[in-house]
Amino acid sequence: MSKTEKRVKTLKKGCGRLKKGDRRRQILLELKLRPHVRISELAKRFHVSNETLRRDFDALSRDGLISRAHGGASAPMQGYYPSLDERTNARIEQREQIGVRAASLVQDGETVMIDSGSTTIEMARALAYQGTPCTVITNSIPVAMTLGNDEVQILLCPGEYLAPESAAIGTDTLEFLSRFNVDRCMIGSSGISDEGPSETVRGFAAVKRVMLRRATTRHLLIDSDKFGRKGLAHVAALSELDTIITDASPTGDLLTKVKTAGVEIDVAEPS
Amino acid sequence: MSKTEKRVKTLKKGCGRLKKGDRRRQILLELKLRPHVRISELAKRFHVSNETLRRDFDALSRDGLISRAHGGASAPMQGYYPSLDERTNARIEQREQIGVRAASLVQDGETVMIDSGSTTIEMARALAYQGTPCTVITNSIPVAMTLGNDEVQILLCPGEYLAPESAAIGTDTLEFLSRFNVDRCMIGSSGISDEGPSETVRGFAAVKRVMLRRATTRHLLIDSDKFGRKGLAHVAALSELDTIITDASPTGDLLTKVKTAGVEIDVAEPS
DNA sequence: ACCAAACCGAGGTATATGCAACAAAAACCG
DNA sequence: CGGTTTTTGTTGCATATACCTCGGTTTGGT
Repeated sequence: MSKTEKRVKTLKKGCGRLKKGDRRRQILLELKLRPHVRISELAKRFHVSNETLRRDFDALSRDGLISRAHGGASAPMQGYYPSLDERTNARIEQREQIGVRAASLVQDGETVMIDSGSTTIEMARALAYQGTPCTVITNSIPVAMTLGNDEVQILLCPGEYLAPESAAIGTDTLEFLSRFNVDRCMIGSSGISDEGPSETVRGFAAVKRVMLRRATTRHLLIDSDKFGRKGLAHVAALSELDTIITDASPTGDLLTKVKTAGVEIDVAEPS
Repeated sequence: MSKTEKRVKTLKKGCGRLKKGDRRRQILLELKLRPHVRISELAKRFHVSNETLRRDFDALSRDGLISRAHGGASAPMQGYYPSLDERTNARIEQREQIGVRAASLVQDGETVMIDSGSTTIEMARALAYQGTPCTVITNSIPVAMTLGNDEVQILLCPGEYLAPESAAIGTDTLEFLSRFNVDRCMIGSSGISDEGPSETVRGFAAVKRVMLRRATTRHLLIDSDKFGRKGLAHVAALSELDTIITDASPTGDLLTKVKTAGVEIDVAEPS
């Protein structure tokens, strides 16, 4: 009888029955109101079985329109790096240590440039947790969002928005950064060799270079996995760095080259 | 024995373990980046048991700082939401209609400035769904993230990052916008009266003004609830608009003033 | 009227989560 | 130093959800 009821209702409502696409639209609508909806809740509301809702959630999840969770779904984490997620899972602890160590270097009232990247996001998180009042200039959206609403004033860089990395790059970014002089800069890179840090994306290398040029003290945040790796684009020479903040000291040739260049190695302890 | 094992393990890496208050802050920070976090996920990350995380979630939930869900928690929802409230649903639908209508005006290859605000975010969603190849200049982070990853090239404005609105404002923003000439601009506002649109935040009014100045065709996206309202800061005169995209035509004095100013009224119909 | 495809619902089983009580460790304090 | 409080980990059980398969129903086309 509930079937007949439903049928009558949907017929009354208009163009045909309550189809999959119709429910899907309702689900998305609901997610705009609330960050999270539960399967059983919507099932009761639409008068369909939980299984049906589950299928809808799966379909929407495949299309990337929602983000599934146990018991329901939430709005897609907007702009959150899909490629970056895998990397994030790998070396969380090292990154966190590096981030905490780097954030502890920032003094009250300083101005800091922060690069984009997963390690610098960790650093931003640690800085927000510290609550150090300071000014941050960044081209990374996640960094800005993490530090926002706190005692930190944030200057966002202009530029062409690169969705996979959630950051702005391009000549506008470079020109904007060039207008400032800051106390510190915190950059990451996808590799470091005896020639210095390097990046896989050319646009990012230019941003990092400008940040290094405008900062009094220059820190490189990099985990020990990346020692010896060479990316496509050269960022800077070792001598253009002041400190390398990492989770384990390099060895062999890289170590001697770093020392020769007069770069301090700051090993973040699990403390 | 598993106890002893675990104890040894946590002691070993152990001094880095977070205390209750620290974990809570980390949870809130994480929720700034993602709309939903899972208990098991954070438990692994913090190296604590699921029960501990559950207690933290309960505590934060009691304080109203987060919203609990089965298996996790999400950011606190703004205002309470009777899920079956038809008025709320209707308003959301109106916004979506306005967004779809506005997005349909964008032609292939055009350059568009998009303001910050909930209605313009809806418009960005519709534009992303359409897949119209174009260039977008915006100071709104959600707009940039929504349109990213598609055929749309996005230029992000610089400026001081305003966390509550997730947008950039300030003189840097204005100066950047002034350097461009675009085909269209899409702005929202918190009210419109016979004197024109107005905003509650002064910084935003300036941004909207510059966008209007740099665009050939100027659209105002506003839902009919806001007719007659006056915000703190005046944005522009009615005559500086070309089209008002809304869900219902204004009436009475406002209607005559709008018509006198030569502004077209575009009523978005429910598709 | 028939068939094919898609959609939906029901059942069973495995897994994940929630909850409450207890035990252990750590922190706190005099 | 010892006792007390707080925090955390573990256990067992109830519940909720996920996943799979099957069969029925509707839809759409010929």
